[in-house]
Amino acid sequence: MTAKLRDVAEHAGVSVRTVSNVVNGFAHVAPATRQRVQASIDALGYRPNLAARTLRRGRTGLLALVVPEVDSPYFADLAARTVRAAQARGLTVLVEQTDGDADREKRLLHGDRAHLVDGVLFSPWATTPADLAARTDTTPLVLLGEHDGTPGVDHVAIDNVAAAREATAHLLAAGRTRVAAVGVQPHSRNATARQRLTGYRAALTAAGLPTDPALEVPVHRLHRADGHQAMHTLLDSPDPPDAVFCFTDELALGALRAAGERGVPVPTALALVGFDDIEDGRYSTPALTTVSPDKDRIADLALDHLAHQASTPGPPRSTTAPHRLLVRETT
Amino acid sequence: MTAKLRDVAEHAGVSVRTVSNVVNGFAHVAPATRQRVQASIDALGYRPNLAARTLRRGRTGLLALVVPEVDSPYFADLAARTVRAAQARGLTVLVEQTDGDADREKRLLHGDRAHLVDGVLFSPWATTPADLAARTDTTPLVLLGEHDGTPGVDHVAIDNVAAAREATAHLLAAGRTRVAAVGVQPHSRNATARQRLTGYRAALTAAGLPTDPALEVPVHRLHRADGHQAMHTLLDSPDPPDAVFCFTDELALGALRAAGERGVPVPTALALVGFDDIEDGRYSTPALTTVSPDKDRIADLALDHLAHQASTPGPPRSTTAPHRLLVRETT
DNA sequence: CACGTTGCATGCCACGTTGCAAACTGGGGT
DNA sequence: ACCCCAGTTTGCAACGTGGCATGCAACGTG
Repeated sequence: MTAKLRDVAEHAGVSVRTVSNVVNGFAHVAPATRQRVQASIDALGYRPNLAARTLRRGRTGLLALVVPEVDSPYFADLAARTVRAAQARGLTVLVEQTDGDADREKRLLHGDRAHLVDGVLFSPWATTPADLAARTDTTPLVLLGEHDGTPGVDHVAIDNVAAAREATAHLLAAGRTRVAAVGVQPHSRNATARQRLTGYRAALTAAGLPTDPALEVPVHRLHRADGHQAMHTLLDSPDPPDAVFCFTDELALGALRAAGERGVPVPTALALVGFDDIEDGRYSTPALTTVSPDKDRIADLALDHLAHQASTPGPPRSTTAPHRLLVRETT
Repeated sequence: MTAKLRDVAEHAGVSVRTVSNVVNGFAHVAPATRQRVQASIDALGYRPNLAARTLRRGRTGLLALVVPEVDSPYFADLAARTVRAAQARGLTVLVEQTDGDADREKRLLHGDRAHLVDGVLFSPWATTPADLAARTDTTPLVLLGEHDGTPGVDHVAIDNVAAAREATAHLLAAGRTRVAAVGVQPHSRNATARQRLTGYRAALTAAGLPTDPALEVPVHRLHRADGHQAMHTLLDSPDPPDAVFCFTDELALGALRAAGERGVPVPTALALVGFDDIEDGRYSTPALTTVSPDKDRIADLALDHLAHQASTPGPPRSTTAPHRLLVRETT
């Protein structure tokens, strides 16, 4: 058993309470006492028992960040930034991975980690507005990423519709006429994909072009392999596109690889835009044009929301983080 | 305040202890009682207070995974696999990020999270054997990745020297004669880089080739930007290499991009081998030849070690996970 | 019918910490 | 000599849970 407050108190010849005061840096402790207690702490290698402290204080200093997958570059990046932002506020982040599993999401949403974390940053994949409405757990919650019809839940996201519209418009402005969209998720509740599709269509419509179902390619997940396969499918079609808007950079990188395999030169014969601004896209050949969400801002805003919920009860708030189009070599 | 055991007990008209028995699935509870209590639990939305439970039980079910950076693809991948492996064992992983900061590593090593986690999986960057020797915290610890001179600490890694030798030998076997190594870390304590350098040199020596300091390129970190810059430096040199062994895939992808910028065809004029087998390398053009460590095995072995430490006291153990060379298009 | 057994339910306590309020100390003013 | 006050230190209680030991009732057995 490791040393506890009482052991330190006995060793230093003071009360338990005084040791606690020293540990917590309270003001009114005589310098001599403080020094003596500190010496005992060091001698015994005392470490506060965080479980006991939490039980007493009612707060843990822990946040959960719930994402579909930690190894997807976008979420890895977001996680890293969130961890850093939280560190700056003296908080620790518990990264939780759902693998897009609806049950696991539901369990986490409904308080599987209740009392273990002070707040939850939730990046939903399969969660529906109904799931959210049915939530009874009182742990502060902030939704990351788009989710339509959010009922009474705090929420931070970029404007996906606008971003997708800009990306598509960028392709159209370069004179492309057959612009495909890769990343449609027909059987998924995922709202992000739906919103990006909306923006894509809006851009086409604004340019006076028809939407063509053959150019809206569904995928299972949003990974490189899916983009790779989707691009091969598109290139196999009788009337292949001259530009592709991919809903994630990973899809785009898979598509880029597929174009290379088929000898289709990018960006001349085929222009490509991704979404997320992951680092791989900066070093691919050619480098990927992409929509860059301000991830630092997203992380920071999300933490703001949590802090605000903890201190000030009030109606749920929604915040939009900025994004911008980074034009690189694929367009 | 959310419901606690006592509230449920009053609601169901039973004792606190009986509710606890129901919550924990104890055997001797009458079906009728169990049902009634369960109904009260649902009605009140009771969630066990994990802090109190931890305090009482002495275990948290949490593990810490300490890595330099979550957003580096290798560590993101490892983290994802570790989280899944832990989930399968009913454990939760707390991902901790040090940014390679020696102080933060030291603090975590010395029990900053004591009592909050049952064990620590530690992937050191700046930690020295002396730091490890000075450790007083008693939380079970497993070192991930190579670390030389580990004194009395459990340890899981691949054979970096052998892997680096194989990678280099592969380049030499293809007839390359000027093989550079990118990823040397002269001012760092990092043991992994050192071991890969050792393997690289061993392969050269075994092939009867001299080691050339001009071909051993130091880098600051192991990212794409570093590999990119290192490759440009190499190509600027009077006698550029015809092959490069990069100590990580990220370095290799940066180098690949640089080669492309300079119009150096890969693999004809320049062969390239990376290390880590991250997903980007499978979809780059050309696809990256790399050393693939068995990350699932690493995660699993590490958890085995922790479980073993918790149950059976004994001398520290070292385990080596397998790796293999994946030959793709850059060689 | 008494007794042991089994199945079920309960009370008490401690896990290690901190909030609260009270208690002590010594120095300076009256 | 007394009191007061600011500066220190302390004891007590409680946070919510689970281990332990035991109470209690009903049942089956000799």
